Amino acid sequence: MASLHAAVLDWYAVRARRLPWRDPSCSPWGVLLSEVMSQQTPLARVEPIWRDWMARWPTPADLARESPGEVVRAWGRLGYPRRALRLHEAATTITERHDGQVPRDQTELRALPGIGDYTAAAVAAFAYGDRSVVVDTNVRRVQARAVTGTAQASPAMTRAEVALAGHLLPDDDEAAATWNVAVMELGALVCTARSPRCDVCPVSGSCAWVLGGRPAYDGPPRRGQKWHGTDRQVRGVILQTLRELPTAVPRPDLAPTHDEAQVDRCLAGLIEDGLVEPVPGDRFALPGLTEASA
DNA sequence: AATCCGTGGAC
DNA sequence: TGTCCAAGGAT
Repeated sequence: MASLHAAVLDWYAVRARRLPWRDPSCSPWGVLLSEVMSQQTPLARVEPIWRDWMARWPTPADLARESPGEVVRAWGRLGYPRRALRLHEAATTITERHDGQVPRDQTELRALPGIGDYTAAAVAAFAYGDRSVVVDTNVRRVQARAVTGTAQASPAMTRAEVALAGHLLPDDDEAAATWNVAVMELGALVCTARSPRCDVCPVSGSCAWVLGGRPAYDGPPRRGQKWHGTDRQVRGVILQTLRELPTAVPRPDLAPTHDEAQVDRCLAGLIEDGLVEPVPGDRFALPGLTEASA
């Protein structure tokens, strides 16, 4: 096992991407932002938005002072815009209940909106250098191949995967934090889902999946996500319209090419979520933008 | 436990 | 061209 760790850590020392939130001078707030933005989102798309946000709202208190509508607008097309709302709520909680400091304790992090097991562990590790069990899709895939010998991880995360990650984690705090990010990076750059680059993989010599002849995945299939014609698509269209226009928008202009009943349903959902606000005159706007309601 | 929630690049 | 899937979370 020692050779596995050395191989991954040596590879990471040479091949790690330079990402702004990996800079030692990056604040815990910057790390938290990067982790939430990165949920289900490729890092290449996150980086420019992250830079915008850090320049505009360098502390939780700065974001907490902003209107939710401006935050949703600044989220742009990162996807899953409820994350922007939750980040705004989290910033408020941090400002009011944590003296403006991002919590270090994983239980306290986990209590913040939009922060689950993964993100709490990641912030503890990457912002504070603590030993925490970080299990994301990359870690799950690398473990499935290198240790378990299967082509993919199962659709849902299992206790066994978390236990294995905990077993592989170095005892030392700093070594554990580096190990976590190194395995994630290996999964992102080499041990990829589609076309793993085993020819350049530092672990291929001891990889259970490679040694087993790279057998095909035979577990339960993942549920394919529909897109065309779904509420998710229409919600996206409505929100894109509201992001682009400076003033409140009449209902018929929100998503003109889509079914009215579906638009109404999606609009109700967006209002329920707090992503859209009705304003007088049967118009709609991003929330809290008083100039848009005038 | 299963489903919902955006977006866009790679193949 | 359509399918896959990316540093997940909430219900």
